[in-house]
Amino acid sequence: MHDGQMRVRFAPSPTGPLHIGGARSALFNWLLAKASGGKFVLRVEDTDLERSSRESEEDIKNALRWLGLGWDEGIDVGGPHGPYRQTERLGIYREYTQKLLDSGKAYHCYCTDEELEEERRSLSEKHQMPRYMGKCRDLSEADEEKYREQGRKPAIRFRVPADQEVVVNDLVRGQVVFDSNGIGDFVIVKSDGVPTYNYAVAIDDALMKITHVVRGEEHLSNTPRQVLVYEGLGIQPPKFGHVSLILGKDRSKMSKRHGATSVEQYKKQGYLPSGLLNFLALLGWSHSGEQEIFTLDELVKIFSLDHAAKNPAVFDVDKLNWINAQHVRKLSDEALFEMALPHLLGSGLMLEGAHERSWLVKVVATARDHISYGAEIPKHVEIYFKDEFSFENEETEAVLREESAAGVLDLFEEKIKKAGELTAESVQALLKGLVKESGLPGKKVYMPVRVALSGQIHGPEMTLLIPLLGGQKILKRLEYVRGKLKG
RNA sequence: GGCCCCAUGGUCAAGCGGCUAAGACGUCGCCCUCUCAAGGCGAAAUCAGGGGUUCGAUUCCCCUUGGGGCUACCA
Repeated sequence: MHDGQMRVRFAPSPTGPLHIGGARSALFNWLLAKASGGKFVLRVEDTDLERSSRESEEDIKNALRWLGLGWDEGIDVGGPHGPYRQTERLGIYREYTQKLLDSGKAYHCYCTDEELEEERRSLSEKHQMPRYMGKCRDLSEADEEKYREQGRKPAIRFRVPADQEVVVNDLVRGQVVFDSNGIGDFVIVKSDGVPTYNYAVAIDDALMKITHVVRGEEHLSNTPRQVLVYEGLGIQPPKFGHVSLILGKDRSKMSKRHGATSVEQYKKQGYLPSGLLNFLALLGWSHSGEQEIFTLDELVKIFSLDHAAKNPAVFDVDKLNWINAQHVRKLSDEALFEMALPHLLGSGLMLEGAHERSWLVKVVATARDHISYGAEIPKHVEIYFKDEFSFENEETEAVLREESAAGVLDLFEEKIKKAGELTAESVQALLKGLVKESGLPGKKVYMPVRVALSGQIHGPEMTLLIPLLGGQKILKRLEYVRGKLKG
């Protein structure tokens, strides 16, 4: 694995947003490139004309950029082996297809969907593997002419040699052997002239001088087809490494019903790129030390395919939350604020420009150690914004109905009025004095004040809450709550 | 159905013939504490089953079971 500069690639199909599994593949490749001083190439595999879209391509690129996984070569940035969009490389594939056709390693197939469907059905009835049996393998020129006259548009199939072992030396799985007899002649160019995945991917990886193909395990079974194409073309294949799949809680492949599956959704929920990446890195890869929290730079230093796991990994949101929380804690006040702002605005807690920025920064900072991701911020700081509130429940209200409560509040108000600047220290002193003068247990003092100020029985420390609220708001809230108790 | 991959606590996982089988998340308990968290300390919890190989298997081989992937003119 430590063999000099690597040229790796991420080659998504633009058929939807960037999936969490794709993001992990991109990360692994990116890390490999950075660690070896090599190149990370971004290629777009848009040969599925029906499902591909430019919107999805943009979404994927944006997600990659947001994650900080920039590419050295590829779409948008260019490079010596472009173009990097497969539909723009049709002429290139045609050249190789002609070679294959001329040497008899590929042939035209005029079968219709119905015919193929029928073949599959009868094979599976006989409990045989449904695969193309080679009906058009040896068509004469006259046969082909006849079909063409009928207006049939041929696909091009690769002639898979019989009785051959196709060996894949996988970087994570070791040697995997396939029997060529189990692989039917597969289509390399569809009847509309567009190559299929297994064909285009092989040619592109070779032409783009990719040294290592690291991708999800779902591609392992396709690899022998690609190896066959390389053999047919007389090209040396790249090295392959198939990383285990990411599974949902029920151990099936991650899909919508498992919750958020796209990077975009995690971004929206306010996860940090560094947190998401850290979590993804630990799915299907590990290192022998005990460290769990890594920055991207640290990962570059220690990542290697040697420690890639073979067994599939279940996506555990709890762990993601914990890891992301660790990254949140390392944020500066300013960075945390930037992250919080859209969630604050979106929650309807505040309007743009309604509060002083410096105050907001401080308020948001109080949530830092208590949240896992951005969307959790509003409910943690809500208390600073709502001067009018209802009691959380009866138990909460009961705190203020207690005999000693009214006196505590009066005394508290008096002290607030007399107090100078409210800081953590001065508030601490103020409350201590309050406890002393009232002669009550601490709890009988703190709780009424807390509830009077927020309507809740729990929340941030009073030494945090009171200075941030400030004298004016406090008096306002006291008045409000007294009115509430009477009414 | 065929082919391929995989198998250590609930989850991520270390382990690479001999260990009291790491660590983390989560769970539970205790401490801290005005509350909720956070934090600190501690606990419970794993080698799928069966055969081999070996002085000795979590580790190597085979079978079974279980999970997953592929089997498209999708990627």
